[in-house]
Amino acid sequence: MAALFPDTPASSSSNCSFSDDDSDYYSESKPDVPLLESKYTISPSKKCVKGSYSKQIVKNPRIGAKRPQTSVATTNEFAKPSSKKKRISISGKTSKHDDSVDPVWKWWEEDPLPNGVKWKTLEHEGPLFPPPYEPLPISVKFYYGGEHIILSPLTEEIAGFYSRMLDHDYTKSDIFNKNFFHDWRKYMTKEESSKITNLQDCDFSQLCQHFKLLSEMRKLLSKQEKQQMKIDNNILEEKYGYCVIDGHKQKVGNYRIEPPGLFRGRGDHPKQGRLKLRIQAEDVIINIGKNARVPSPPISHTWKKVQHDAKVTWLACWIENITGNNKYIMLNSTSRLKGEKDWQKYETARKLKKHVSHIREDYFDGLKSREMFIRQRSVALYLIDRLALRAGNEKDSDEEADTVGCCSLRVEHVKLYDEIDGSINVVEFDFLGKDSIRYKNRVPIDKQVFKNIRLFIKDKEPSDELFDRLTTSILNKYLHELMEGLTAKVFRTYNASITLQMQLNSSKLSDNSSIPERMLVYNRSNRAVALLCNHQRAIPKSFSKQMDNIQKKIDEKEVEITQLRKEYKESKKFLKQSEKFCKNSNLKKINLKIHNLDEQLHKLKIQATDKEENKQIALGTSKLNYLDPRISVAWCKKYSVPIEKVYNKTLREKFAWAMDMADRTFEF
DNA sequence: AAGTCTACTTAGAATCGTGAGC
DNA sequence: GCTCACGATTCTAAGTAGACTT
Repeated sequence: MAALFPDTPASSSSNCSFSDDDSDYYSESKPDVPLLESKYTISPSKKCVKGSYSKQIVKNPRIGAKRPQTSVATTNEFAKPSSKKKRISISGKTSKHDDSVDPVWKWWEEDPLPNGVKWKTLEHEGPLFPPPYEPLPISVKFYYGGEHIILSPLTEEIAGFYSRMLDHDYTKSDIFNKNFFHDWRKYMTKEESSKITNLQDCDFSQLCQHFKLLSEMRKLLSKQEKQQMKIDNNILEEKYGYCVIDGHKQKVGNYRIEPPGLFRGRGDHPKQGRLKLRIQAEDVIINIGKNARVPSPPISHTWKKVQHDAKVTWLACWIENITGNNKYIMLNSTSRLKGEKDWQKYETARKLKKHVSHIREDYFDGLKSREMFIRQRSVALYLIDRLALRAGNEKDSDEEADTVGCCSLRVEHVKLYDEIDGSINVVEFDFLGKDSIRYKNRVPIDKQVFKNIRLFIKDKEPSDELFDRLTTSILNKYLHELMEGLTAKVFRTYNASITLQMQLNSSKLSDNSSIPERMLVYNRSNRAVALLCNHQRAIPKSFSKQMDNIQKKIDEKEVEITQLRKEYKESKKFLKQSEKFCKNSNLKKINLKIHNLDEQLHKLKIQATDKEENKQIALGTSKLNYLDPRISVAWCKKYSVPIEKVYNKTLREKFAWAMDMADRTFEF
């Protein structure tokens, strides 16, 4: 794991849970409409209480960055409606194949949005609901204890969710199976539930086979049929995939309501396998402009509510029954609303660059404070700054997977070594972070930080909190005092971007270096950031097979080369005797062949190394969320690398603002 | 000050589409 | 033409952060 600078402290908050008893959701009435209707009740959740904190409120000198200080700005007028564009109605005009919606609108040249208000006018078509359940053909049979049972539509639908996952590791998990079976039984008819009492005795194999067949058949559709599907899909996208916001037609992100299914929590999630209910219009709140036409809900349904709140960016929202979280339909990242926020995020991170040295001084001072909570705050901030740890809000241990961030670290997650591997004051972290991704890192730290951690650990149980006086909220309040707009997560953005910038700056590229060589430099820099942020992925399923394939190719080439060398030697020997030293085209040919093969071999070896190094690292996340795109754009311009090499179409659209405004001299 | 709720960003996995290599 | 690996895209879970409520 990479490390940056030395220094930091923090802690947590969060929760929200659901009552277990949601058994009466489904109205038995309509067997032909097997919809899973959602209702929910929220039960009080448990939170732990942390140490208090003293000072409040922060005055901060504003640093005037160029434009995107929107959230802090207090004086902005509302953006003028773009004069260049006439208003577009949602129903039409820009064809979807247009590629770019509203292609000429450079929103970044307009005045920023005023504080708090997100739009003036908003028109949209609401969300797209998943299609209703289609019962299985009668030939597809479910067996219980060897006996064929005809399931009611709802029971069958839920059985289908499970059947589809039969090949997945989830169905090997006891918790998953227990949750699934419990929820499934709740929706069975009385008859069914009295019969089906044991998951082990259920035979879903025909259902599983059926779904596999369906997906095979989908692949085998004729070109024409596929074309037709595409057209149908485009029609839906044209209708639901766009909205008109302040007179500009913009893409909606996720315009589909999430279909029902089994909850796939990550890691050891206590709710994995539970049934995520079908969402109806009655569950959905529509947020839309006052004067806009309200989209009609599906026939014989009504919206839960229609509101006109211009202080939020979402178009529709509903509550998901498993976690109780709100789910939102929002704009695509190409939109002004998202883009401006993103730009602002990077500006805040750049501002931190200017403040970071005095912030570091401040928390270094705090390491020796007489107040324990200040020491904890300082150590936590040191870790956040140096190791790019996440803030670590509190979580509800009964309702969520047990993962931690900085402020929620427990004693059991750290190990101290006075000396190890030739380094002193080493701390070893081993914990599950966001998405239950393991963070394992052994790193030498500042002596005073080391001493403090030892102090925090003293007389505590492994399951006790390392920073018992600290929460993320306390930490962020402190950070606000140091710099306006500063929160714990800004450090991750800042450190990721500055790492990329420094890596790129320090890699010398000669004028005659090739594009692949330049890209290697870029990708390596990207990898350094991914490593810093611990962005991991599961090793691809066919990884070892693919590696074997490459190795096989390498072996083959090597054999071939050896043979050719031999051949060359022999030919040469022979020629020496017979024709003296005269040139021979055959020799030349062999030589050339060897040379080519050598090159191919070299390429293959690089490919193998690259693949190996990348097998567990996800590069995309940092590119998408942490690296100021202007760094990459400037680098591409400076080294004449086509931007397409660095950003795919989606990224180019998302970062249009950066591509437009950054020249080759841009520095983060 | 704790607890709750809301809104939004960040994240890896799953799925889709395509083009290189046979 | 066919396969399969890979990148792109979609999906939705899991974070952060701050406002609101008690």
